Amino acid sequence: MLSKKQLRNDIEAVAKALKKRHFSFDVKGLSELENSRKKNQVKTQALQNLRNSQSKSIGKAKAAGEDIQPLLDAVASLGDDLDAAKSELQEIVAKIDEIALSMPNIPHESVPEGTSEEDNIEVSKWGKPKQYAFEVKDHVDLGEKLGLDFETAVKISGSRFSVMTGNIARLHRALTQFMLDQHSEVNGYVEAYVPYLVNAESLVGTGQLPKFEADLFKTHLHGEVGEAKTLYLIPTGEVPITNMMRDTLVNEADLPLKFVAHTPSFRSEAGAYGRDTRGLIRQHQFEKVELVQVVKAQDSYATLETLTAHAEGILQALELPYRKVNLCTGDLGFSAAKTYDLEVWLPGQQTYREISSCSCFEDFQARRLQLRFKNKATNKPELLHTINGSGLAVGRTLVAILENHQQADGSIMVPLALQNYMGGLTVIT
RNA sequence: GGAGGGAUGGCAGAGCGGCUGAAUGCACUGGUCUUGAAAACCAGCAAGGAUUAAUCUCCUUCCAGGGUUCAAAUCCCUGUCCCUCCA
Repeated sequence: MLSKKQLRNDIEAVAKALKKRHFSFDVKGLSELENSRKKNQVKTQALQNLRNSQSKSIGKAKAAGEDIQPLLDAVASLGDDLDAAKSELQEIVAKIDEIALSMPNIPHESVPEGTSEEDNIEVSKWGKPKQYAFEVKDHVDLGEKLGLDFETAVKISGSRFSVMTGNIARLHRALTQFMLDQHSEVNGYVEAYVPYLVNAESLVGTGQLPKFEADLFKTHLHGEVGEAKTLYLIPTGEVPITNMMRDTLVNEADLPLKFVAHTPSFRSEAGAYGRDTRGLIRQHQFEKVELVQVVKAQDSYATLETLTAHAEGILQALELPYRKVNLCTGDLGFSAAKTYDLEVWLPGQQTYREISSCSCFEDFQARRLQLRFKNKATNKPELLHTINGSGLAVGRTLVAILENHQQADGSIMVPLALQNYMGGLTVIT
């Protein structure tokens, strides 16, 4: 959420900045709402002030043993006026909140303008796609003989699910373990285990709600429908990890906070009909190792670079060619101010595909989360900045391993970094 | 399954209709003392919002949502979460 102050004082600038990401809103309507909010708030507060002072004098008169009946008569109608003013104000504020909550973050100045992923800018490239002396297969064909099974998953659940058995399942687990170890032991993140079902407040905190409910799987307990009982499957580990810190005043000495967790992610993929229907690329359920950092405002963009580098480190260790792109304004996620996507080379598709998304949210999430620290210099609480990224999406990493490290006979070379996690196995057949 | 107790500032913990935005302790900040530090002592210290050039002032907030009252941290109802005891 953008700051209300900014919306009040600088609405034209906000409109202009959001136009870059092709988001427009009713500037005039919001200004008018804001004006009536101001008017009503002043009026309501004046009435409250009157009530408070009247009540106090009644208290005093009573204590002094005077007759309070005339005073009571004087305030008789005050209650109704106050209630009316209050409810009118509430209505206006609710409207403003609704608009504010549905406004995306303002893109950072270093974000290129554009309309689609076509306009993303390649920042760097690592590794060279291998030349193969044989016809390469994609991961679905390769996986078929190795234990990657989509048909059984359809029987159990439906499309966009997968079953893995044997060494593929083990490879999948090995990847997760390797990533967790790397980030916790080498990169200094604190490992966390978190819930996979979360309440609506948490999703509002990170920005998935109220706008993107259609992308989520929603559950309710014991057939009871109601706000309190509704839980959502997490669409990314970012949600529970970041919300660990919701409503807290972090000790300045504890900053930066760095967490890594392995979680599944559940996405409805509403609106993705027909896209990536083949294979593991787009699933309703997939595993991810997620990195989250909470830092002071002045550190956030440097942190975005290092966090992205941590994700890149995994790709490099796994010997997977990739490129890093700076997402353009049209491709930027709702809450993000700036995002680097890491795209891994997939020989089966002869293209780079997203495998990690690393974003700086500035104070956009922190404001919704009330995530702050007390600045010793000013002795005032200040919003923190959040940065997160996948390090990496495990299913897609598995795809990349299969396709990049395939051999003529359909077997898969196990990268050195993973061999210990595979019980010394060097080739998967 | 039954019976109770609780949720208050960064933390711990009083308060149980009006003078309480809230005692006290810890933490934190500044100062005195000291070569320096510690200790001791003194002072300051909740958040959000409206208004203002700023100060002042005002409003809201004691788990959440309703209610009673001129007035609610305090009384009543509902919900959530925690704890203790009994089965």
